[in-house]
Formats: sequence, structure tokens, C-alpha cells
Amino acid sequence: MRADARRNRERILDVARRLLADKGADVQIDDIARTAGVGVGTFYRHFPTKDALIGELLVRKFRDRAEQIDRFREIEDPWEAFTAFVHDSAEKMAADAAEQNMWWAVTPEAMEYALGDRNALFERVRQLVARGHEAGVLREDFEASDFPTIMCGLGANMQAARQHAEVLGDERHDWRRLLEYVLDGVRAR
Amino acid sequence: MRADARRNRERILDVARRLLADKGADVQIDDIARTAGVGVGTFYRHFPTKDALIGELLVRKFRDRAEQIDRFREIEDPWEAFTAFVHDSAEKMAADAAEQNMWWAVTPEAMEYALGDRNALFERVRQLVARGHEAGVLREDFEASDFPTIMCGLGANMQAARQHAEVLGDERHDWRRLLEYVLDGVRAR
DNA sequence: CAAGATACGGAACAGCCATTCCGTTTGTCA
DNA sequence: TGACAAACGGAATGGCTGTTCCGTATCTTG
Repeated sequence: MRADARRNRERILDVARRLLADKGADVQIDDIARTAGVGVGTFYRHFPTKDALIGELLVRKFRDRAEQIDRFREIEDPWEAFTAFVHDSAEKMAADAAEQNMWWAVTPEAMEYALGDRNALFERVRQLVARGHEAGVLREDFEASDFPTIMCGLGANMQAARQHAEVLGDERHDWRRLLEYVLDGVRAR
Repeated sequence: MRADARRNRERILDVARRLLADKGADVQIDDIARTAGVGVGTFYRHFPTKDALIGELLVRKFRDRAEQIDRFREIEDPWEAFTAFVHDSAEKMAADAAEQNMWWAVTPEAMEYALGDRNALFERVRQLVARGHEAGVLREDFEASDFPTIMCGLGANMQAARQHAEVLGDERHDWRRLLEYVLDGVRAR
């Protein structure tokens, strides 16, 4: 791959994240290309469709989480390890408007593109959950597949809080409260 | 209001719900009008913008919930009354693809349109929550504003389950499990 | 039953957007 | 350094979609 091509590809990805954060899930390709300082043609040489771009962003998100999870494995207390990972994932998402908007832009095609990395992450979550089960700190009926369910619920609330902040005022969708309840409900007793 | 106008208005609303369920949040006005057997002009005489249509659907949803909540007040056990209402709201949403998709189509303008009815419902939820607090069955820090937060989290998962069912397969976003955890975490101990 | 107020229909408009195409430029390597 | 494969730019395409406009039809009331 030629050096300029590699550079452009990275630049497109960076800009896409930035514009996703600024303009929401319906960013336009033209906009991304222009801001990245390339023509649309160049965009399409790197990503066959918009879905592929979103898919690639998804891949990177899954990889990031999969890498980060190792840090939490090292925590000795299994409950602490599990909750710290969930908290960290949620706080990262809350701090990252691009990620929040990205989820609104994920089509089945984009998800399929990232499926491999999704499953890899999933496997690692499963291990964290298994540790929680073995230590008897997690409800027995809790499954690794509940992790994306929780994240999805939190993400939707972050989005709702943003979108309706002005009209709903203070009583914003407070995802932190929801997370507290869920984690409380998920702990073995 | 002329009889045919009233009839058309209802028909448009009905069709909008049906198409929202079938075709998702991005139904087209032309489609709604054609299916309702009216011209687009007629649509726009009844609803100045698409947001107004969504707003009206929101209003009806809020009113429906506000009416239903009375049934749950009559339940003697305060915990049962609260959880039964939440369960009922969730099951209704799960059974109603139009409602799920509607939430994706709600803009701030649409929300503002329905704000009065939203607040009216909110007030009633507050009473149910107050009863739970007085009886000591609800966590003290639980607030009425957590109700929309919970519903939002559940709705997002229903949506995700639909959208990604084919690529994600069995491990679907299971909102019922999430709800179980949340309610468990929300109960006073 | 007639007159006019009310409502209707749908072609046309305007703007948006993903994607394609091809002539031009640039990086690389012998 | 020169030749050519690899990349680039961006105008153009095609399709979609909310909204407007105005000539026509329908309901209602006296």
C-alpha cells in the first residue's frame, strides 16, 4: 500500500470519528472527505460503502475494549474486576460522542463486518463473567450476553439525554443511575 | 371540523402507526398519505410537519399510559403495583413495533409537542413511586425520572434485537433479563 | 337545493446524499 | 530519473423525500 494511501485512510477514519461526534449519525460522505482533505473518490477507494466505514469504526471499538479488558482481569476481587470493566466501558462511551452516534449508524451490514472482533471481545467478557460466577459474586443466571444488553441500554440513555436535553431540562436520562441499579441487581446475594 | 376531515385525520394516524411498524422510523409522508387514501396535501393540512405527526403519536402514547396507570394503582401491594406497571409498559412496547420505531423518530420538536402529556404521565408515575417509598419497598434514591430511563434502556434493546437479529443470532439483546436486573436493583432491602 | 366555506389531490419543487466514473496526479522502484 | 502502477479529485448521476401550491371537489348550512 502506498504511503499516501495509508495516510489518507487513517485521516478519513479520524475525521469520520470527529464529524460523527459533531454532526451525529447522519454525517455525509462528502463532508468527511472534504474535511479529511481528500476527494469522495478517494473515500470510496478505501471504503466500498458507508457501512464499511462504520463497520471499521466498530471493529476498532471492539478491539479497544478487548485490549482494555486485560487491565481489569488483573484486579483481584472478581466483583470489582467485573464492575470496574462495565463502569469503564460506560464512562468511555459517555465521554465519546462519536461512539454514541456510531451505534445509531450501525446497520446489519456494518455489524457483520465487525462480527469477528465482536465475538473475540465477547469471549473475553465471558471469561470475566465466568470468574464472577466461580467466585459466587455474580447472579447465577447472569450471562455474558447481558453485557451488550446493558451497554445498549446505557448508550440509548446517553443519546436521549443529549437529544432531548433542552426540552426535557434537568430530569435527564441519567444512565449512571440505571447502571447502579443494574449492577446492584446483578450481584449475587 | 368537517366529517371527512375528521375521518381522514384518524385514518392518517392509524396508517402512520401501521407503516411505522412495517417500514421503520423513516416512513415517508407520501407513503403514509397514499396508504391512507389521501393526497399529501391533505396530510399537510392535518399535520404541519412530520414532527407534528410523530408528536401526536407520542401524545397518544403518553395518554394511553396515563390512563392505564390507574389500573395499577388499585393493586394493594405497592411493590407489585409499581413493578406490574413497569412490566405492562414494557410488554406493550415489545408488542408494538410502531412504538419502538416511533421513539427513533422523535425529534426535540416532536417531544416538545407532547410535553404537556408527558408531564401529566410523569406526575402519575411520581405518585406510584411515592407510594413505594412510603411503604419502604423502593430504594430511597429511586426517582420517578428513572422510569423513562428504564423504558429507554429497554426500548433500545428491543430495537437492537430486531435490527441485528440475523447477524447476531440467538444471543439477542434480551430486554426481559435487563428489566429483571433493574427491578431487582431497585427494590429496597 | 344552491352557494360558499372547507377540504382535497397530486404534480412540482428543492435540497440532500450515496455512489460512480474517468481524466489527472503522485509515489515507487528499477 | 523515467515509466507505470497506484491513487487521487471532484463533477455528475440517480434516487429519494419533506413541503408547497393551486385548481378542483365535497360537505354543510340556510
